[in-house]
Amino acid sequence: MLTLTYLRERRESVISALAKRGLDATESVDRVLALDVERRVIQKELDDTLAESNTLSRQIGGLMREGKREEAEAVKTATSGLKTRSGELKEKMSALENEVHDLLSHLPNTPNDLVVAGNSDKDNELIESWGELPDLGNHKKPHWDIAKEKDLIDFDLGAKVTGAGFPFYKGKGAKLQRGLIRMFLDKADEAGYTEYIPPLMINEDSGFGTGQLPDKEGQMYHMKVDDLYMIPTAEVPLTNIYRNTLLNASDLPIKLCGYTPCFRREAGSYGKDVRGLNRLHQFDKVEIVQIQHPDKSAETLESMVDHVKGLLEELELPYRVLRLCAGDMGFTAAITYDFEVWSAAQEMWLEVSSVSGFETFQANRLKCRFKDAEGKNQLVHTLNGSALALPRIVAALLENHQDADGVKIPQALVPYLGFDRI
RNA sequence: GGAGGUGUGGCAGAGUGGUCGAAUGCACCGGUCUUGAAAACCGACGUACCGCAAGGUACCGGGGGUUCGAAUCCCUCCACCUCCGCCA
Repeated sequence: MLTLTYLRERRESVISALAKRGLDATESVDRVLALDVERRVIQKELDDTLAESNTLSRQIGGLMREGKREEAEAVKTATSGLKTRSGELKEKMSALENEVHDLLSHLPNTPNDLVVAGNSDKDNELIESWGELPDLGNHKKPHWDIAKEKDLIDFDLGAKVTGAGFPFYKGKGAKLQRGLIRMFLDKADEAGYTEYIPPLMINEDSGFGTGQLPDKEGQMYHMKVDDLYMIPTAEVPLTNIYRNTLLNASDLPIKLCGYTPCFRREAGSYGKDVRGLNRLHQFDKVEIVQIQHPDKSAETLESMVDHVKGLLEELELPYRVLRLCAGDMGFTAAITYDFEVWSAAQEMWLEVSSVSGFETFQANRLKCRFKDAEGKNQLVHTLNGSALALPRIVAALLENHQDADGVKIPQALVPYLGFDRI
């Protein structure tokens, strides 16, 4: 959520930054600013009314102590008008505050200066490519065929027990999942991230904190009986650890990681996008999160991007890095680098990681601040990235490393599996 | 799930209707003293909003209520503790 102060001071630049997303925010922004002016007028009046009322109350207290009951009663009657007045003003205040909050919480983050304008993935910038696209010759099976032949993943069984998009992993397929998770966690650990095993359900406040609510309400599974949401990513519980906290500058950076299953309703998806492992309702992911000093957030983003590159290179998967254009970024992001790996049989790029900087957007929702060098409280910057999401990695591993009679496991992964071929 | 209890500033802990945003101790920060440190002493020491400022307002788990006035009384929700029940 953008801060009111920022909006007040930088009206033009907020509007032009949001225009890069293809959003004309002029009306909302001006409405917020107008309501804010109104709010301050009301607040002044309310504060004055309450101040007067407090003064009279103290007088009554004094008179009561001195036993001057009648005088006290007289002052009491004088306060009744103030009371109704402050009641009205309070109501107006909270109505104004609610409307401002509502408008603000529906405005997406302003894109970073590095981010280009654009409406769709066509406008994303290719930043870097790594690895050679494999020539599979006549062994070119899509991963769902390999998974079936080798009995690694059972989609039908998942559909029977739960529904489409909830596969079972079996035998070497299950071991592959476990091995990848361990490898990713070990790498995060080596890079200084503290591992957490977070809750898989979160409450409404947490959903708001990282920006899933109210914007992406329909994307999460909602347990209505207990009013809890299944996490769509470990980002939510991990980042919300620091909701409503005041940190010291020396606490920064805070580096967290965690493996969790992730749950997404993916309403409206269809066709080849959801074939096999391409898009699931439940999938496994290792997430890295950093809470950082604003001055260091750019270099931190770089380091997180480098971390993900390292993982993909160890897995010997050709990838490319895209800097998303403003219109393709998520609601909360100021800047996002997407990683895509080549799926050699499907002959398409699959998104396997998204590394984002949120600047103060989440921090403002979370109320996560730190005491800066001057002792003033300042919002932190939050960043996160997938390192990595499993299903599409598995898809690419199976497809890219296949040969005549199976799949070769990349060297770096062998110690985690105990076998080098599937 | 049932019964009872607790929830105050970074921590500990007073305060049970009226100058209480809140005693006191510890911690932290600044200073005096010291070659340096410790001790001792002095001072500062929550957050948010409004205001150029002086200052004002709100906040004692969250929300609501009673009252001229609430940390203090009432309702409700949440968290934690104890006992009972159930259970991986």
